[in-house]
Parts: sequence; C-alpha cells; structure tokens
Amino acid sequence: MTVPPQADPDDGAVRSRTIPEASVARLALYLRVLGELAEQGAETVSSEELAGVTGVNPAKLRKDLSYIGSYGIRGVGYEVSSLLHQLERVLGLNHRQAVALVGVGNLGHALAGYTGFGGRGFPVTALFDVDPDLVGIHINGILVEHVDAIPSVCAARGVTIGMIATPGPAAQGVCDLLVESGVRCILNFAPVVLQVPDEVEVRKVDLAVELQVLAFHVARRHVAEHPQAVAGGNGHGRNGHGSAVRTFPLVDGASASEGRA
Amino acid sequence: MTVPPQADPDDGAVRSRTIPEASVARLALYLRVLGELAEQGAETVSSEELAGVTGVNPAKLRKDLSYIGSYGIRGVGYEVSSLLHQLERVLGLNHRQAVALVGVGNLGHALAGYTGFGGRGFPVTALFDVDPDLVGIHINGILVEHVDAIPSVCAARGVTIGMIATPGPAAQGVCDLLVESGVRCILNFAPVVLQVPDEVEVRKVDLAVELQVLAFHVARRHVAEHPQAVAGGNGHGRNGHGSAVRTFPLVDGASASEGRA
DNA sequence: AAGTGTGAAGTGCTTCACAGCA
DNA sequence: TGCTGTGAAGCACTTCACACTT
Repeated sequence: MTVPPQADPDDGAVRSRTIPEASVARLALYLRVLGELAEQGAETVSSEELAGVTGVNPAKLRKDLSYIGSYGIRGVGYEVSSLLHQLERVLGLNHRQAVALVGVGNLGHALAGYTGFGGRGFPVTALFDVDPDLVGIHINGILVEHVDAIPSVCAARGVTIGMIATPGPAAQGVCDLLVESGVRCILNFAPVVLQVPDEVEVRKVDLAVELQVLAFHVARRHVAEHPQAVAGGNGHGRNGHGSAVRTFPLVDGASASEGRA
Repeated sequence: MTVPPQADPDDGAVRSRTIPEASVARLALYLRVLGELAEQGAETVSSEELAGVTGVNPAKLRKDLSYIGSYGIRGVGYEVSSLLHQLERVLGLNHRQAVALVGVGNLGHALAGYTGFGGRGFPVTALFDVDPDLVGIHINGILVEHVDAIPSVCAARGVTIGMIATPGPAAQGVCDLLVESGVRCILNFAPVVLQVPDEVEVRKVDLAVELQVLAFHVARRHVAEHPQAVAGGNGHGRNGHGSAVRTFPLVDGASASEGRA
C-alpha cells in the first residue's frame, strides 16, 4: 500500500490497525532513544542505527515502525523529529496521563520521587497510603492521602493510570478501589496476581521473579562451565538484548530419558 | 517418556533439558504461590487450583511443570512441598545468590531496603555508589562502598547477581565493572540498553516503558468507548493475566488503506 | 546506491484434547 | 473417576529476502 506520509489530525479521522503487544513495548524504547538522538541534534536515523542502539534486529524495528505507518524515507532513513512525534501520538503521550500511586512505603516512596516519570509525561498526581504516619506528609510536593480517598481523588484529578506499591496482602483491595474509581490501567509492584475485570489492563513488575529468573541463569551458567553430562545445545549468540525467544538447558538433578516422549 | 519421580541428588548426576524462557518466569511465580499455599497448610494442589491463583491457563501450567519433570500425581494433583522443592532446585535457589546493588540513590535506596529479596534467598551483599555523601553510610546494615571497589568486593563476596540502579549515563560503565568482576547476571533498572558480552544475561526493568505501554492502552480504551471509525476486531477477554499473546487496535490519526499491501 | 516496507518462511509459545496412571 | 502429562494443532512473533522508492 505505501501510504504517502501525511500530517496527523491528531485526533481527527481516527483509524485503527493492529499492533503486536511485543511491538508496543519496543516502540516505547525507540521513543526514548529517539529523544536522546534529537537532543544530540540528529535529523535522521536509519533502521540499522536505531537498531544498534536499542539492541533490536533492524528488520524487526522496521516492521514495528511499519505498524504505525510509513514514516520512513527510502534510501535515507527516518526523520527523527517526525518519528518522535508519531510515536508519542501512538503511545498516547500527547494527552498527559495523571498517575496515582498507592503505597508510599519503601518502594513507593522511591517511585514517588522518581523523576523519570513526570519528566516524560507521567506526572504523579496523587499519593495514597493507610499508615497514619505517612498520611498527611508531602512527598515531592504531593500530599499523601488516605486510601479511603482514592475514589473521590482519582475522579477529581482524572487519574488514568494507577501504580500499586503496597505490601502484597493489601494490593487486591487497593486494586478494587482503583478500578471502582474508573482507573483502567494499573502497574502492579506488589507480589500478587491481581484479579480485575476484562476491561482493566494490568502490567506487573515483579522484582522477586526477576531475580529468580536470573538465579536460574546463574545455575545454568554454572553447568555450562562444568559440562558434565550436559546434552542440550543452543549455541546462540547476540549481545544480551535482542530478546530473541530462546530456550535454556535445565540443570536437572533427576529424571531421565531425554528424547521427546 | 514419563520418568518415575525420584529423589534428586541435588547436584549429583546433572542432566540437562530445555525450558522456554517464558516458562522460567512463570515457574518463579508458581514458586511464590506454592510457598503461600504451604504456609496455609495445603498438602496438594491441582493444576486448576494453582492456575486459578496465578492467572495462568491450566494446560500451560502443567506443561511448564512438565519441563522440570513429572512430579504430579494423576488423579490427585501436585504435592505442595515436593513441588516447592523441585522449583527451588530448578531456579537455583538452593544455592544462595549474593546480590550487589550499584546506585543507592532514590530507587536504589528503596531496593536496598526491600525485604522481599533477602527473605527469599537473595541477600543484598554489597552496595556501591559514587556520591561521597552516600559512600560510607550503612543501609540495612550494609556499608555503601565506592564504585571503584566493585571488582575486589564482588570477587571477595562471591557476588553472582548485580543490580544497576544508577542514572542512565553511569549504567554502562558500572555494567562493565560488574562484568569484569565476574558477574554474569544483571538486573538493570537504568533507562539504557546495556552492551554486554554474549555470556552475560541482562534483564531490564524499565519503568518508563511500562508506563508508556499503559498509556497506549489508555488511548486504546478511549477509542473503544468512542467507537467512531474503528475497524479492528479482537473481542478477546480474560482477566488481565493469562498473558495470552494479543494484538491491539491502534488509534491512528493518519495513513490510509488498511488491507495488507 | 542506499534503505524502507513487507510477503513469506521460520520458530517457539499457547492451547486443545485425550491417553494413561493413581 | 479425576487429574496429570503431552502430541498435535493453532497462533503470534521474529527473521529473511527483496521489490520498490528516493
């Protein structure tokens, strides 16, 4: 098809396509790197350059970008500022997203003060906790309010994204409050699986799981350095990014017969 | 094949299989939930029960577990304590993993105090920073040392996992130091793509990307509620977990002709 | 000549459905 | 009978290769 690149009505004739979820996450990555390139004064980038910096396969990058339209110039590359603009639009960053953070304990406090958010279009707009010692204080100029106030405050401030950084046992209750308040997208740091209605999108950041996956790899490497009865063979390569889907030999202390079954 | 379940020599006759990376992450999740079930006194669980709590498809769960061996009992389910033990072994949690954390600023300070780590076999063993105001202080009883000391300290304490929570520009340098010190698994919170040798495993937790993906969904939902010229149709469902691979209609303000090309 | 956009092939994860064991 | 373990089918993402544009 190859549609002529055209100015975007921003919210005018809304059309719809389809983007693989995996691509959406990478688009966000491209956006950040493009921002850095723009600051350095770059005017265009090729898929190969951008792929190099982001650790993504160039073909995959081009395909990702093709999902949002044809904004590249053949023989040249992509115009940085233009692509930046398109990515921001697709990722919904032209509307400011008000973020509410529930749980300002250890981790939550750090998140509340994390400048990487507000600086990039995600102002933390409301803070909540149940601890009487925390309710009433200010963090980064934001008042910490009681969890009971979630419905009213979220509605009043138009919160669109909720972050949960409470202890595990409190998370589901908080989640229910957020959903009840109309929040449809939630970032969950608590170590529990939240139950939510279909229309609510939950993303989870699970530090314990991350470490355990790494521990698995430590064990795997340990075997790789002491190849005893190891069989499996995936001599891949790449430099730690790429996120090519892989499988890993498992250090197994039991069971037998390896072939399929 | 169906191998008779047998006691594990723990490190004896080491064998190797293959586990999809996606499964490894879920195994860690099962492990945590099983721990909770064990505390509640449960002796067995069926794949359906465990699947319900973890938000995973029962068949997928069984397949995940089958990768580590046949530890279930047909007609009954899985013995909680036994399965727990197997998961810990596979995930390398029977050897304690010493963790080093670099960057004890905003986020790093919270991570250093995060009890979810040490409690589950990941004692934070070393802290590093470059800020003279931080070097020398203690956090949770751990001395913050200068980044220059990474090689010696990591070697001395047998650090196997490194966490990077520095500002973006410092991350690559810190990463190089860790790798040089023999650390082969890194959890990166800095908003940069680390360049590492093939043998180093990097996992990235990117808060900005998480929020941007959610922002994308906010925009998507906005359209769903105002179905104007929307075309795409994925009337899926599920409750926010499941992690079934999906695609999403894109709110597009430009370009035309939708069919392929 | 250079680099994008993309059909088609490749690969791996997910889900189904059922044989088989307790 | 109930539930696990798994072959096979389904599906989505990744990668290749090249037509096409500038």
